[in-house]
Amino acid sequence: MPFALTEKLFFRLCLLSPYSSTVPRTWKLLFAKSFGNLQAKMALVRASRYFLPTWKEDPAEAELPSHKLMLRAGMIRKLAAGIYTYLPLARRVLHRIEGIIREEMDAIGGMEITMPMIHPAELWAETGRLQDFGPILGRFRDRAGREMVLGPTHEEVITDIARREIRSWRQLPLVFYQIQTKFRDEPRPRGGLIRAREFTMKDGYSFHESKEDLDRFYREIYQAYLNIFHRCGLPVVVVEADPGLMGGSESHEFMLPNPYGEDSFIQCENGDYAANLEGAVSLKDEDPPEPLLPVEEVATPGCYTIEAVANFLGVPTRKTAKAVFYRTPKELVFVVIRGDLEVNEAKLARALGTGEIWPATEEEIAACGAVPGYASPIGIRRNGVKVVVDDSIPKARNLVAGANREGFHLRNVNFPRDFQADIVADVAMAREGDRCPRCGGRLRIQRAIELGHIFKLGTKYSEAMGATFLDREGKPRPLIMGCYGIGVGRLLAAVIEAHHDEEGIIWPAHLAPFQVVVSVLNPDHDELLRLGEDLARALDEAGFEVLLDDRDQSAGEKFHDAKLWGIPVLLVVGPRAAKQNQVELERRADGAKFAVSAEPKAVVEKVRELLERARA
RNA sequence: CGGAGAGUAGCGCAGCCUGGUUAGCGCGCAUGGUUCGGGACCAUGAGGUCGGCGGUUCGAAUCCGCCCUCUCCGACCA
Repeated sequence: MPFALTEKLFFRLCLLSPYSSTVPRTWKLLFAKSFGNLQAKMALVRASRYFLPTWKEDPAEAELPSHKLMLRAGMIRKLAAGIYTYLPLARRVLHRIEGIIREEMDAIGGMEITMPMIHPAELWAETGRLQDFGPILGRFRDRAGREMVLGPTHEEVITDIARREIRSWRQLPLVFYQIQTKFRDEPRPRGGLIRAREFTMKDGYSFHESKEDLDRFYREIYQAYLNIFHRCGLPVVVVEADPGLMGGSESHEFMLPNPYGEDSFIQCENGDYAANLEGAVSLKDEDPPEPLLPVEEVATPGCYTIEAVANFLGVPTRKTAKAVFYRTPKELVFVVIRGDLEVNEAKLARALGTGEIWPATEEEIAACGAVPGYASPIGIRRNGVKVVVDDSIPKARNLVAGANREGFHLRNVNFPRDFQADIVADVAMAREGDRCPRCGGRLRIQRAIELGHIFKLGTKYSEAMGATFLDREGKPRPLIMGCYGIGVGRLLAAVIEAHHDEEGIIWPAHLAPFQVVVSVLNPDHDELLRLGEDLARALDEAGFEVLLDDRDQSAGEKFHDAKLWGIPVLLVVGPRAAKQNQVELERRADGAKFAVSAEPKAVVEKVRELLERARA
């Protein structure tokens, strides 16, 4: 579409986003000329003078296709684990991706800003996240000894701006975003740009006077995110997510299904439910009715696991009740769950209303009077121990549970006849093959790359940091916030994951670092080189970004590099076709070849046609 | 943090088990020449603290110990 814009529209586009990389350069020049300022030179990009360090072989350190290809194509280089340099080819694509993000963010009223990368630690202490983030936070002291952190995200910083500057409901809503480098000292970086420690992120923050206005904007940004990923050629799945450390109520993740993904989500075969595994819900069957039998103690020597007990007594694991102990900052938690299910710690933490939980130690378990391996919900000493019963338990009958005595279990335990709970909640991990809570369809677990995440934060940060405004009644109220992230480097890698073959990358035309590579097979033949330069210049003037491959290398190497780089159209200027006053065009996506007259007009025409079809 | 694997020239690897001249191979790189349409060929050449430190030994890339780094699986992950 940019190639078909009218000039008037273009000027508006330029004013809106002067750095947009999707605007053809010729029009930028026109724009510049009409204001009588800079005369940008249109120097051809010559491969012989450009930095394109390609590798013939797969690097040993990479596993994922995108990681291998980015290293081989000379896009990135590693400095340390999870820390990369973006070389020119990668930078060019990033400009385009960032351009798309800026257009979509600007279109919903976003204002681009840049916040500091270095934050005083005390700012993070205000919200408690200095603690919560723990070792993931990069920290150092400045020369005065003040504790500083490397920003892993920017809720605190933007909320600090908000509390200083936002006074009245009349100023709202406000939407800010930035595209910036973040640092998170992840315990395990992996997959190149898929999970890096230093990475580029688009993070956005919105401020609202009401929950309703946040809801309204949330729908807008949700759509903007879909636009961004669709324009990048990525079929994302939107997934209900757990807000986790960020806090807040509603949250969605934008996932690209991929076998190498760093994340997983669960999806109904009928497409009406998709959720991150952390928060996924599935149906739990009710046991067929059977009379409740009296509790009876049975000897189960050496049966410390559910499997052992079930085997020993000859019952299925789903006829047992499993005891699992956790510790929170406040208390010990005793979870009772059906024996065939696992506890989902994220769901448990939410049910408890606490940020952090971790498995209890044997000592802690023993301290409350429970016998590890034989712990029982019956007769557990209740002081200081919170009993959480998974909602699978009330639906089950006559379960086998621990007897709280070494070597013994109880048969026919029933809730609530035999024991009570402080909380009954769904704290079970959803499993592959479980049934969908919406339609009863089968659930499948899929690996995926998390590309974006949006949150309704509510007032978590504004309350903690005292960011208030005066509402329509003149009363001070905490700002209602949302935050919205996209992993830009990860997005770049994801595009390659979704668009490549054995020979290299296959960029969607509007993301490609160059749309055309003009390969002069014998650059030392003056005539051929001149023809290549003329055609490259003509393409450049027509608004395409052109790489002139004038390197003195064998034709085979140049063809292979062109495929590796994934440039959508290859224009071959060689002696064979030149004899008939022709050149050859080859489309990267399917290898289709076309002979064209070596006239600039004809070449530009054909290239334009090929690119139109190559759009994602 | 738990488990597994790896570190030898820019890249990919052999050598190590069974210690012994000057540490190899392929690719790449430099120079000269021949080539020139799907990763050419010939000749010459540069390039190595064998991850680091310590130990054993007459002698260590090779055996032992400690440490560092990287990769994969898991835990973790706005």
